[in-house]
Amino acid sequence: MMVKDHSNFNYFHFLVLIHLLSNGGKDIYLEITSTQISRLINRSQQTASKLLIDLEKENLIERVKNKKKFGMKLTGTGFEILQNIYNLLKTSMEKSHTKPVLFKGKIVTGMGEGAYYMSLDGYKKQFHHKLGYEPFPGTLNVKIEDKNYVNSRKDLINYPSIYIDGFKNSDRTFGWVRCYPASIAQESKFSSEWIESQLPDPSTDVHVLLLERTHHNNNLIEVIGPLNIKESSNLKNGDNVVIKIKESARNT
Amino acid sequence: MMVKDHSNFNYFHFLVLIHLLSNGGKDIYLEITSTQISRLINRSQQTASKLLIDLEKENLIERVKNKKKFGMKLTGTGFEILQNIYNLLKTSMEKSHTKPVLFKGKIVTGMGEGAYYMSLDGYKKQFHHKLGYEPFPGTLNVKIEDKNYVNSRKDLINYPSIYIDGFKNSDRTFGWVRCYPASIAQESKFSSEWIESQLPDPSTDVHVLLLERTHHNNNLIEVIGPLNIKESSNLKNGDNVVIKIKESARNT
DNA sequence: ATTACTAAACTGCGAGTAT
DNA sequence: TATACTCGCAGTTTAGTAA
Repeated sequence: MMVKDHSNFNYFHFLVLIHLLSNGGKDIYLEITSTQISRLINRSQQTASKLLIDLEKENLIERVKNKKKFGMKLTGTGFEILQNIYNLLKTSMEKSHTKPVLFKGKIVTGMGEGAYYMSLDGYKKQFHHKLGYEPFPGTLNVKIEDKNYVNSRKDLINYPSIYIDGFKNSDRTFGWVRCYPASIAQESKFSSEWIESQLPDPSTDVHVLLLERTHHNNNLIEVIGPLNIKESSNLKNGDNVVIKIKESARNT
Repeated sequence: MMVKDHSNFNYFHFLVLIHLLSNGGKDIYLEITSTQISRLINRSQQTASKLLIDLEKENLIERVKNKKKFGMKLTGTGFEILQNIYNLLKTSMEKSHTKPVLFKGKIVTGMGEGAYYMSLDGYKKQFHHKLGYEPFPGTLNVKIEDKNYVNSRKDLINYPSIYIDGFKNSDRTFGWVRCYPASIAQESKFSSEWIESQLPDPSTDVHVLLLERTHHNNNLIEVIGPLNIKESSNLKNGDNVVIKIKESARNT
């Protein structure tokens, strides 16, 4: 974490330093009263005064008494602290965009229902057009046990997806389907740390589906691909697999 | 300031959110224990636990109990808070590079000494070469009263400058001179707010000098230019002027 | 192992006030 | 006007402990 263990550095100190920085206090002495600071941090003048004394003692700001007022600016170390926090946030923000969403689960039987839906023209045409392939008729079902994954699964709806419109035929309506580009591989193929962002070598490109009206709970993930995934990836029922959602879809 | 007045949001909350973000907790549920958090913030497990409860109540993180452990991730608003702080820091950092250093002072007499130094070959050649002009023989002296400016003046040494080497002749040595590109104008020409970063129309490009061995205190600024500044800028003794240091020199 | 309650110890905020 | 001290109280932190 290494932001500095000035262990008495708190949020107010931070706000004051930012305030100085954003008003040019890196280079020039700003005339700021403790009352102004108190309004900034929503505390009393006394507290603000103490804050400034602290910051001065810690050598984060430099103050010069002029008449009764103080002129103040950031010191080098004061600026460095802000820079450290900034860099930390920056890299965290950047990392946060590249971290993949993962699921670990077990392959279970259940091709019946999925195969039926895949075969419907209303879906088949859209899959072909929007995914670039016609899915093998039948979904691979992966059961997830870990509550964290079950929850992540619910959050999928917030991520970019390829949107397949619903439709109706003579006697019923069919809901929309959201497709998430993903890759699937046997769990052992991944290194122990699931934070790992490298793709394991023998992984297969597939799509994870989210259906408007799901019949099962959030503990089941349905996966489609151009081929019979079990065959092409050499997987069988009961195998533990890892599914990694790709950060790439650019629809809805 | 507008970072959010969740008035109970403190530095620890902030650190926890950053920790989550930098470990991918924007998208995935991380298994983090209160003990881990406690080490991160250097407080007890109990405090960390309360912190997490707070964050959950404020809807900044989302937690799912798995067995005894919690999986947790940032909520949308939790992420937004970090983004706001990040943006604030970002713009502050950017602004801090463009805010000019300013001095306000009064023109005083005193061309004698300056004129002598300017006329020395050891300096004259370097000025010509490094500044691109041969200074008018005589410095313009500006007296600064405000302690904040006097202090800023001392800090000039930390800023990039054009460095003029010292030298010695038969009977004495002459110290180095640092030159800071600047512009000077009559004070009234500036708008009342000296934070203003726009150049006033009728300003003159000059250099502010910092001498290794100064005879006067920090309350006097010596200015040189290619022409007689008083004449070319229509200034006279006693006039109040503003000097703005340019962020551009790229020597020492 | 965990999380988190309660109660006691501690820290920090702000009213009053001096300068 | 300023800044900043003291001191009482409220809010935090933590030890002990339960679940």
